[in-house]
Amino acid sequence: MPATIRDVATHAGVALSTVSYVLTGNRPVSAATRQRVEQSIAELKFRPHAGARSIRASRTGVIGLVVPFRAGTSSRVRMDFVAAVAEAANRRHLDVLLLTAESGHAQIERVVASAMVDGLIVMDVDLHDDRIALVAELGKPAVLIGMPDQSAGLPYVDLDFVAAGRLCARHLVDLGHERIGLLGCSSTFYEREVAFVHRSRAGVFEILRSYGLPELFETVEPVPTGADDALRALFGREPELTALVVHNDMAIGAVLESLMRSFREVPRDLSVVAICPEDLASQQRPELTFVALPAAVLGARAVELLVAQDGGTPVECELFEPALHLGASTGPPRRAVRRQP
Amino acid sequence: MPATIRDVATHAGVALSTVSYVLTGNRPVSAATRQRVEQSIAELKFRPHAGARSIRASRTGVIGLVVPFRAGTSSRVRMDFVAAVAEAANRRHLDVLLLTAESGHAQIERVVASAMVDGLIVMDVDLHDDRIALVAELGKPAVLIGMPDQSAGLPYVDLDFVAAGRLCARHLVDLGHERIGLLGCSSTFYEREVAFVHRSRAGVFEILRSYGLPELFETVEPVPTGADDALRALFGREPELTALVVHNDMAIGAVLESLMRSFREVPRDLSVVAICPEDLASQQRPELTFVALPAAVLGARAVELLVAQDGGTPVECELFEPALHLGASTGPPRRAVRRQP
DNA sequence: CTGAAAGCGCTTACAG
DNA sequence: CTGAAAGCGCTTACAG
Repeated sequence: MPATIRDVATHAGVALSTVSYVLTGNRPVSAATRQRVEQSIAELKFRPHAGARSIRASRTGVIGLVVPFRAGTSSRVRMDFVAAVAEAANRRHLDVLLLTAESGHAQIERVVASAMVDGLIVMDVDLHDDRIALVAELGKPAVLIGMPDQSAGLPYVDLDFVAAGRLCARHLVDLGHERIGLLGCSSTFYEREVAFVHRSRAGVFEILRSYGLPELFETVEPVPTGADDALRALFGREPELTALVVHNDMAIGAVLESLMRSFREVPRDLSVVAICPEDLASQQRPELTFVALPAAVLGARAVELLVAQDGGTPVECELFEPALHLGASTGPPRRAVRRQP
Repeated sequence: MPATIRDVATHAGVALSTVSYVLTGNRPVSAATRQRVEQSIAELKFRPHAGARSIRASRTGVIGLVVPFRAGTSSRVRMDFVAAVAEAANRRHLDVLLLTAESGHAQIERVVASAMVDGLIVMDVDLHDDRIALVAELGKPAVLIGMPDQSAGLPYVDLDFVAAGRLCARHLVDLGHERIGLLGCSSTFYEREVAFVHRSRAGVFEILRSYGLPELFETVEPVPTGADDALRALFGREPELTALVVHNDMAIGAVLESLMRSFREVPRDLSVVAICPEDLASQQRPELTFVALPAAVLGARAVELLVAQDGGTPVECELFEPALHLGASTGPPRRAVRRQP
């Protein structure tokens, strides 16, 4: 049987409440008493019972991380987010409860209603995400990772993916490209209207349209032939393709490999710019020109906003400005023609 | 304010204890009363307070998943394990608390001692893992994913990586290969003596030695040039290399790509067999001959063992027999010579 | 079959 | 500066 606060009180020869005040710091305790109590706590290896504590304190020190593990969705970026949230939470002395149920409504409701968490961080946000209304109704602090169309008053952190898409496309247009293709995530992402894939595509298309260029787009499915199929479809529609925007962290390697197999040299025959984490871009050959997806920063910010909210501070949404990093994968097309908008 | 059990009792016109018995099922309740109570629970949207419940029940319905997120360790396989554990836990109506602190002793101790979890699943087990003694001492049910040298009485589930290594090497020897290289994980894995990398290497070497073949081994570091460097080192030591065992799920793609860049055709110039998840093997070009790493099965089994242990059933360790799946990446060397052991 | 009461391990007014 | 007591939301003997 583990020691209780009563055992500590007896051992230290003080009242039970005094031990509690030493623990919580909610009342000044004389140095001498505090020392005796702390000594007893150490000797008895006492740890306050989290459940008992949570009844009175109405706090658990746990945050819920909602990240549905759908089949075929397990990406590097998602793992980076989870790691970033966990690390930031630990820094704040918070623990993380994983909510991975595929259709998570019941799990979210149960975990919040039974007071298992102090707040929620919701990943994988869709444009029209029905979890948002649910979470907003629960009345607990919550932060979205991903910008929905309607956030129902919940704060979100996200990269400005529309701006990211624009940056990629404009970079290629500025280099003189006139036939630019976009390789996105798998079709299920677009069907589910996952926020970030929609926004990056909107940004790319916006630039292409403004220059009167065709909107060439293909999804890359999570199958062995995904990259091959997507490239074949793209070149089928536009044999003169000279540049590619890739927004699919799981497929970048396969895309470059497929290009190599078809003897298209990057950037001589085809320029490639990606939206992906920095380390992924620098691991490719050639090193990619890319817009950084700062998962670690976003995840950590989400925790900060959640903590601030829990402390009663009103918080604002945060949309991070994307930045383009020049690598060795983009250059002018073979016959560069500078277009005017 | 959320409804409490007292509110439900009043609303249903029964004693507080009756509501509790309806909730727990620990005492028969007449159909009529049960129905009234359930009606009230639904109307008041009552959820039992997890903390309060955990005091008396000495159960939380939460399992701790110990998975340190060390920098540069975020692999596909690890994510598969986490997903498998989470899914199996949800099936059992358990929630998962993520313990990711890099040097996790304090976190593990705190979470168990404060009764936040009913048991632990420990991933990323090293041969000599000092977390094992700690966890064993805590006296809570626990299951290791990974076979240590000494498990201190804790049950583990794991693929038999020694046998996996043997299978890979023997397959290549049987095909007639005499110069077989092993590409492992990053050197930090071997320095930390992570169990699975050590065992697979031991299995490969065992076969090579028994045939009097040289033990050619290189780590693949998680840097852009990792695969190139490792292959260069391997061919530097043995220009006549005709086969490769790869045990590094993050580097497989890069290794194949590097071979392609150096105009070595698989399997004509070089046979490749991998230890990796099935879907990763089938995503490669050519589709790989591989020993399956069944992360989903192992993760789910770990949860089963934990639940059984919690129920008082004594549980055994489970070492899964590996199986070799033939793909298109292995074949005889150009000049096949069948060796006798 | 059900109720009234004790008690789990805490926190926090209420007293002194 | 510290103690004795009430009470948080539950579960489970103890009674009938």
